[in-house]
Amino acid sequence: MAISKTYNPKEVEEKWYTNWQQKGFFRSKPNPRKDPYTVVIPPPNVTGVLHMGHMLNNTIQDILVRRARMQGKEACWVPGTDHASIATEARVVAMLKEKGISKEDIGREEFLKHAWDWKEKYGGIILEQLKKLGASCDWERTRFTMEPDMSDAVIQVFVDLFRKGLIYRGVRMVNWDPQGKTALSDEEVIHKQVNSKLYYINYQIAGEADNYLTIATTRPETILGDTAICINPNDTRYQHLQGKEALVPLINRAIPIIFDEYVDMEFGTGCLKVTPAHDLNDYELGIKHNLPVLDILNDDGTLNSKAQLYVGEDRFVVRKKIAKELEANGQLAKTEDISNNVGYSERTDAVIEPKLSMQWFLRMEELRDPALRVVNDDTIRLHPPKFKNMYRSWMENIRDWCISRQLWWGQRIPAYYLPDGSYVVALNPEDALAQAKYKTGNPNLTIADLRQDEDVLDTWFSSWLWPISVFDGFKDPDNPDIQYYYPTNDLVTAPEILFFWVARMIMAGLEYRKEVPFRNVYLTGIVRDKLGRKMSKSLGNSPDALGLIDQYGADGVRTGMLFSSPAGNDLLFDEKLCEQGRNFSNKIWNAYRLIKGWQVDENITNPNELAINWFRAKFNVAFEQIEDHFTKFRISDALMAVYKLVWDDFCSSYLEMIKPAYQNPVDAATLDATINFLEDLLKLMHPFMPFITEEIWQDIKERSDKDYLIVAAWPKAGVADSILLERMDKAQDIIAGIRNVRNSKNIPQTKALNLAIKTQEQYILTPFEPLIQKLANLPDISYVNEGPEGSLNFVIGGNEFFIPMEGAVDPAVERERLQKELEYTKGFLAAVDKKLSNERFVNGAPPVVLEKEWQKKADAEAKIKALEQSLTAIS
RNA sequence: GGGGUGUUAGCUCAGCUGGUUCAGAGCACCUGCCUUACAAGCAGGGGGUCACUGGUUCGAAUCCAGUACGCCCCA
Repeated sequence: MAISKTYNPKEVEEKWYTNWQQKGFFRSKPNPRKDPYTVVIPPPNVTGVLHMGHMLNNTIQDILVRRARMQGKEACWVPGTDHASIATEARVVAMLKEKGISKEDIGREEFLKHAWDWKEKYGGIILEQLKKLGASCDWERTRFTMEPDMSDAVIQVFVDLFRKGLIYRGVRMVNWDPQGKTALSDEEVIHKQVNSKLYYINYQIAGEADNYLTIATTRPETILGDTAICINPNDTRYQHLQGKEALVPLINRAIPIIFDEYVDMEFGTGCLKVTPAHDLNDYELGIKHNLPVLDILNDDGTLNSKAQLYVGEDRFVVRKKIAKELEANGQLAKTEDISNNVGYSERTDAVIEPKLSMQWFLRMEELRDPALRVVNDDTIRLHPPKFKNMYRSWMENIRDWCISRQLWWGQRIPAYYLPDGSYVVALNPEDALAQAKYKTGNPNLTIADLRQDEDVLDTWFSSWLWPISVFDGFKDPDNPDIQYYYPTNDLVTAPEILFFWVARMIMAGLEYRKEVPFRNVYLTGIVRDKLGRKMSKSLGNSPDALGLIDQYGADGVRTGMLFSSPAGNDLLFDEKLCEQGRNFSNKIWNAYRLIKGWQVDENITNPNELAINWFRAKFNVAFEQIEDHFTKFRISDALMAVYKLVWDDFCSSYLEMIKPAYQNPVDAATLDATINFLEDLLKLMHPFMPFITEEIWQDIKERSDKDYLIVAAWPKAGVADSILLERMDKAQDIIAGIRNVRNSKNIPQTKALNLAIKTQEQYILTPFEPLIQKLANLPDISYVNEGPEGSLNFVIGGNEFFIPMEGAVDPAVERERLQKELEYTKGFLAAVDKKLSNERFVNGAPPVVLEKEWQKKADAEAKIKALEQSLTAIS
């Protein structure tokens, strides 16, 4: 039967994925006879489409889950998405805008209907894409952070934390996104270094027409909100301004000149304009000096009436206009180009406006302490461990979490305002009413008298509950699922969200389950292009994920992503890596074709015992390494070990050793052993390359209904015959030596050669003769005491190898080569001798090291002797 | 500015508690091969003062200090 010469992923991927699903292999139920192995997916945005980061992240999760499943654990990978309040809302607003509808026109209820429609239509795309990658999630457990049960959990937690006194409402400086018209958490602000202008502006001193001071600012439009000028009291230049006032240019409003050491004398002119409403530091300074707060901006970034000028115009338009007007007035001293840090909204890319507003906050200190402890004491391990420091420093400097967002898409804050302006916090309007009646003593209040807070909660306020809420641990804290699956085992995510997701999950887990949510956190790197640039839509340097799968096969892409992906290091992605992955698939496929094509002859006795024993030993050694890599979360190294075992040891060495001559049959024992090896290799490869391995597994022999590779038992460790491994290394060196001679003299492999060996260890080499003869094409091997005349030779260890070759040897060249090698070896020996004659070394070094040095010496001496004899023979 | 972290072959990276797994892997490169599993392949090969400077030690890529450069986080 003919099998295609190249592996064709398209034909098999869909088939096996459907098959696995139908057989229920991805499903998980609590099973007391098995250990659970649980992973919760970092829920991708409901607005997202599969990108390289997802592919890397989910491939790693799938590898861990598939391996655990094969190890006989009850593997459960819970998928889902989060509602991404700001991103989704922006998406829906834009969609409505195209239809000429504004969100304010249709109101909250109607808007949310549109949002849900949008979610139903597009929200599942990314999960479908994960299936193409081979992700073995338990899809029946798919959750969404805004589905009713998950939302109930969020509200329940909010109310609980409020009652514990950890949630409060207050006016604070927040990061305001004037485009999304919402507050953002610090983590949602991206700071970029940009080129700006520093404007030097003159403020007249009140009552002194000829005197003025000069301030420097990057934001001239905010001068309209100034409420003071501040100077360092140590600044000798400005002592004469004590107790005076300055006039804000253009509007001539008088503001005090104050003194505070906060001001950096070196920056600008040493005079700082203070605008408490529009700068965090100024705000704090304002509190200290009791300054009024003058907020001159509307929520959309335009100026309001308090600014007096340019009312209704955008802040950036005003910046240009005011600079011009100041210049015309002679109050713009100069401008300078500078580079400074500006915050941008992660979602809308609008420049963030520090803005004072009434928000809800979660107090962090009490929650922080235990969450810091469990990472410090390694109850939770971060991989790689370098992130422990980062985690610690962030946690130690944590600030209260602004959890309210001025949006509609999300869980609405369960605070209800009473007619008198006070509020109650409750699970539902009925509870709120009861509380309100009690609080006011007014039994006539109705629900209509209560007004629920307009804002929703930060999306992370849902996601931090994820490992608990996906198992309904809030709704039903003792249910069998949460009891069995929680704490989960491993979490795979990006370092970027170590703080605002991972850390908070730890806090929530400890607060609500009294147990950590996971044991290991594996932090992947960022996928960059091969120039090291972060992949982004605007750069257009992100390859189409599904296109890659289409081109190289899911297995090829999975391995491609991992080939160069050490834990926690960024991955410089190059499509060539996927090509390498595809080539590997093809290599496996062809090894299978070879084996599949063999006919068995029951009458032949097994000539390959040595090769079979050798590969078994090789497999056992590699298996141990691979397991070690896995326990250290070195997934990329584990893959590389599998790759080399399959390609180098199995294909290039073992199969070549046992391969019968063309169209000759193979003996039953060899075939049997080889198929067993192949099956074990398929098992090791399966987590990385699920599709091709299942295809071969199913094709290689008849399988029963339940006999799938995806649930086959993971190999077990076995002992490795180290003596055999060592001797085979020697044999392989000899083969390589002969091939090297062939290459350098241009002798094709098809031309048979003879080999004469001068050795003290014939007994070791004899068993390997058939292998060496086969692989190096040597009809005859003989043992000699003297090298034959006119032969090419090489030395391995203390053994000399001669290939008789009339006329092929140029004695002069040969002599030079031998002489060179002799000199090198003598130098080497000298170094060893020097070490051994050093008394302090002999006394100080451990016996094992000494032993090795003596061995080195012996080997070198033997080699020198052999080389010298060869030289004499030549001349 | 504060903290973290790194610098090993052309590229991406291993290299644990100092000592033949100490200078390695994969890719790339060079040479020769369409040898009946695979040219998406086979065989062979050449590449590195382990950033720099000192120190500790019998012995340093490995430990310590400083310098240079890079990245990350925070301000």
